[in-house]
Amino acid sequence: MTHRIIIEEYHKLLELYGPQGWWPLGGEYHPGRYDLPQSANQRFEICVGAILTQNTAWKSVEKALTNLRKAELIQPLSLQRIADDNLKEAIRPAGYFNRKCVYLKTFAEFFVGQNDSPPNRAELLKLRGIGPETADSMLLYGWQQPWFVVDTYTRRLFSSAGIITMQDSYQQIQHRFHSALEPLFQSKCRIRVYQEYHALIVQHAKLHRPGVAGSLTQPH
DNA sequence: AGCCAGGCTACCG
DNA sequence: CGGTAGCATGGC
Repeated sequence: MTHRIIIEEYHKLLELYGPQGWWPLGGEYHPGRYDLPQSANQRFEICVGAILTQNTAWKSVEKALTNLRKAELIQPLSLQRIADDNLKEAIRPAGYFNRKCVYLKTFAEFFVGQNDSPPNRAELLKLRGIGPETADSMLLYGWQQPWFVVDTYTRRLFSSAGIITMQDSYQQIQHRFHSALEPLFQSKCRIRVYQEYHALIVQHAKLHRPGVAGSLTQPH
């Protein structure tokens, strides 16, 4: 049963690495805290990071975030009105700066038109530059909504564990995780588990570069 | 010197 | 619908 493997691997990874403290804010992780974000700007920072990290190492994203922070651009209103060239210069270290400039401005405009309540997932997906993983990262870490984040690491690790294949759709894989974990936890706990699980998968993947067999079912 | 990074869009058959 | 080139920079 694939549910059993999903549940077991969560506990193995948690035992291996401990709580990860995602999503990082202000350049730091915060293991054990689940009361973040505490402001609209912190929520916005999570969303900006989610866009910048698309196919990009977090180390590079941190440089871009540092530049944005210095320029006081991690606020929707100021990011919205900064000149494109200045924004591109700030986010240059994170790559794809022409695209990400558009993505960030589009999202900033959306964000200022919102109140604090969580946006609809379908609404996020309509925005240019926001696909399923980015939307779910925003919803899970920014708005505490129960959407499991599926990234390439998740695909890699769990296809090597034999419970999915690389070409399964995002929705398909996400549904596996939802149906495995949903019955076990009440809503508040479920959010934390989704948050920790994805963070643990990324942490594990960082320590086992591609090419290195990283089968979760094998003892190390 | 390459390959890869916490994806997505646009366009192809 | 599934498959893929292009996007850009920096780290290892």
